[in-house]
Amino acid sequence: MNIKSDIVEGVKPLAGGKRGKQRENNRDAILHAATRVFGEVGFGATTVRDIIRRTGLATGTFYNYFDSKEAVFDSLVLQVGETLRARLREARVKAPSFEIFIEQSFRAYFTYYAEHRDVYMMMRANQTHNGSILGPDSDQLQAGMHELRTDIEQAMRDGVIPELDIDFLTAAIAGVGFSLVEQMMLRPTADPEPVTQFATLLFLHGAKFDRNS
Amino acid sequence: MNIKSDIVEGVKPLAGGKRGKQRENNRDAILHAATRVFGEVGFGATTVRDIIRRTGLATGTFYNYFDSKEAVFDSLVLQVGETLRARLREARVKAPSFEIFIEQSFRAYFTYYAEHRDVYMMMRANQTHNGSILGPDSDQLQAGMHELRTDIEQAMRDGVIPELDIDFLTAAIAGVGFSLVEQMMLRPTADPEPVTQFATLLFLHGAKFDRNS
Amino acid sequence: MNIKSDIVEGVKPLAGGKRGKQRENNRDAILHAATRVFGEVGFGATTVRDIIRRTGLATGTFYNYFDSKEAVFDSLVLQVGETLRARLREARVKAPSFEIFIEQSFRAYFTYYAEHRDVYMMMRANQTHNGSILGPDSDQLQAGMHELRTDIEQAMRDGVIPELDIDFLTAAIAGVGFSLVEQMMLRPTADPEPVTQFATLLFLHGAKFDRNS
Amino acid sequence: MNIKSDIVEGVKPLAGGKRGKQRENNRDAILHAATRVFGEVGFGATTVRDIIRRTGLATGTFYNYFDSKEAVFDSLVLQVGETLRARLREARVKAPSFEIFIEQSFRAYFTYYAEHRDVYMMMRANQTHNGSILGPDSDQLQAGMHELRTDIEQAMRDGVIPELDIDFLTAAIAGVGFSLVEQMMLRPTADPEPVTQFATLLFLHGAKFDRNS
DNA sequence: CATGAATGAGTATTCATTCAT
DNA sequence: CATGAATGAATACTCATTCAT
Repeated sequence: MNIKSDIVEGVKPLAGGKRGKQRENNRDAILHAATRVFGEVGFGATTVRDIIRRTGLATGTFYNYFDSKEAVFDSLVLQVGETLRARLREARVKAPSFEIFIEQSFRAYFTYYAEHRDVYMMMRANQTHNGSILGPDSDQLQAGMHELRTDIEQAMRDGVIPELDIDFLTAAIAGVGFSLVEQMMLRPTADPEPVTQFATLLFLHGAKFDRNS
Repeated sequence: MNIKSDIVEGVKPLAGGKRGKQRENNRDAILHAATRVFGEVGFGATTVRDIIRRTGLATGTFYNYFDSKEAVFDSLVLQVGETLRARLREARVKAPSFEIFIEQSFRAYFTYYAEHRDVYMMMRANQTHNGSILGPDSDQLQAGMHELRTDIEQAMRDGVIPELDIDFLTAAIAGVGFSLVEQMMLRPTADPEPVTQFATLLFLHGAKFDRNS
Repeated sequence: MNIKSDIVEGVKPLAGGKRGKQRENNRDAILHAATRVFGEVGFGATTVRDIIRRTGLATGTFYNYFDSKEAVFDSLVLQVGETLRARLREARVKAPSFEIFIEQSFRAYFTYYAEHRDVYMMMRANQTHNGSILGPDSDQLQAGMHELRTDIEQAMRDGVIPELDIDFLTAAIAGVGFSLVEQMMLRPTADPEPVTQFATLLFLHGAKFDRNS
Repeated sequence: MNIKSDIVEGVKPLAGGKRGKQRENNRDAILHAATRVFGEVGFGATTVRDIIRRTGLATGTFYNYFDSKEAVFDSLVLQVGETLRARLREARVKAPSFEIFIEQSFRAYFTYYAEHRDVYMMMRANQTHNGSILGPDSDQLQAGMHELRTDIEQAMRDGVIPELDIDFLTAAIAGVGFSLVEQMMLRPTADPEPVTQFATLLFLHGAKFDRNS
């Protein structure tokens, strides 16, 4: 993977723009470049110079926007985590039945990544880096899992699903979601629908389900 | 996590023992120490000195057994992958039905990790490091997935399960497996049975299954 | 020592005041802030941002008044050196005897620092930084030493003191002066009299002098 | 001052020496080079590369012997401080009178630096760097001053010198010592005797003393 | 084979200074 | 003049790997 030869995305002097606008541009350029570098080589192997090189900015400029390499990463993960969780909350909040609750959740999740392949690549490559949204110990994942769990508990109390082990069920849903995004991404066009349908039917009827049922 | 203060596990001088035996000892000591260090801090953050320090050997000795840090890691992953795949093959080969095939597979998988917590910690901490058995691109995972897939295809051809998307199903099984090991490990004693039952029922009947059915 | 949290001393916008007055204000604010920062952390560890932060001005403004960090330092040292030498000259010029000459010199020196603790702190912390008034190679010190030396030579020619090694005597006077300011500053209130008396008697009679003699 | 073009002093491979011997050589080479670089440009401006370049060793080798730039400096200062204090103690311990006590102290002090010009250069250039033997806050200086002070107190109790301000007297002796080393070093050959005589007479009789008295 | 000192390329971060606004 | 974002050279320190003993 040749990082060095990549095309510059930042805008440097841009003499003529407003100050504030330039600041936004640079910050975004750094975040964007970072997303991609982290996705390509992982947090550990990423150097600040890799990131900044893609923006066309100077080394020092990086530190005008972020305190450290860790800080950009955290910022990225936080943003992704909150966006994704917001989408999931929204998707679930109006679900009239457990079936639809499950379906809407998977759809929101798959759709988000289908729309942000670079973010997915980054998350996938950094599942286990401390703080990653998908790493088992990250705050964002904990929060997302907790929200999911709460909703499932409610469904159990309402009697719409049997009283299963709540931790196992929550974990299984997350596990299936994660493994199916990968499959979705492997296809020529990332279409959320097939995986959404598959995951939903799996959780409702198991692998022995019949498409026509 | 204080790496430095750990107890030495290797056998140092012992000059005078049978050479061949000594070689095995040192090689194993390195592999063992590496498993744990990789599990504690991840491949990227692991230094060769961290590993060798735990063996009581000298730095240079490391390179008498392995070409590089990468090489120990690959060796470890290869060994784990092959062991695990062998167990899975064995578990499945005599399955008389799809139900039992699924159950036996999960049981073998969960049992292996229940017996090798340190290996699991290492795998979990390095899912995405290039070459990891669990990373989506690793040879071992590819091989394991392929074997699973082949068996599922057979089941479909035999009509024991509906004609679902084979890639999706394979991925879902792996995803659930992985997410449930984590749950198993979180419990005071790592018992493969509860998770095996849960996963099996999930794949046979979905989340709406009834324990008594 | 927390530099960052210090109170701002400069006058910032005040746009609309007389320009010339503002210029003076800013320049003085920078000099004042610099004196204190140099005294607290030393020239080497002082950053231009440390200085400017205390003035409430913007980074770039610093360079409207001084060419470099070195330049403020030199400016400060020059100012201190000239003030101090002027005081010393004044003190000596009317000395009717060697006794009084010595006493007046010490008094002027000690009094100056007693009145400008921040300046002393700065000098003390930067004795050896190139250019410091107190560093052995600085122009200001050279000049001060030369003036002292000239007066002592005169005293020798006049026969009021024995023909001692003139360099040694000059150096000794300076050395005692410097080491006694430190003592003066260590006391709760910086009183020039006790050290002046001590230094004077030492040079007139040696350590075996009797206070009542 | 051109640091870069300096002659290499370290011995690199020296294949054929004993291991331990080589270790000593390298450590000493680093200490020696550091003494000189610190003396030439001061601690702050000294870079580890400046030091290591003079030894002919590799960058990393520095860190096999010292933890940091600070550590070499501290090590140097500690060694100088202890050596110097030991010499001073030895010089004083057998002094039969205050006159001889003073004379012996000065002689020991001046002699030490006359014999170690590079050490003096380093001390002089780093008087105020934290930890310096000569910096007012350093442990070594504190210790040296304390020892001197204790002996002077004894002399006062014994009635050999008048009851002067002990802090002032101690400081004055140190100040004269320091300013006279500088004078000694400025002469073509660093001869401890003239300055010793001068300093002794000054403290015994003041500047008005008569050489023949 | 074992040892462990030596190597030196590689990286995050700082900071004096510039310059467009 | 004031502003403060941009610049990029510079530096301490790490660590995988080598190799003389």
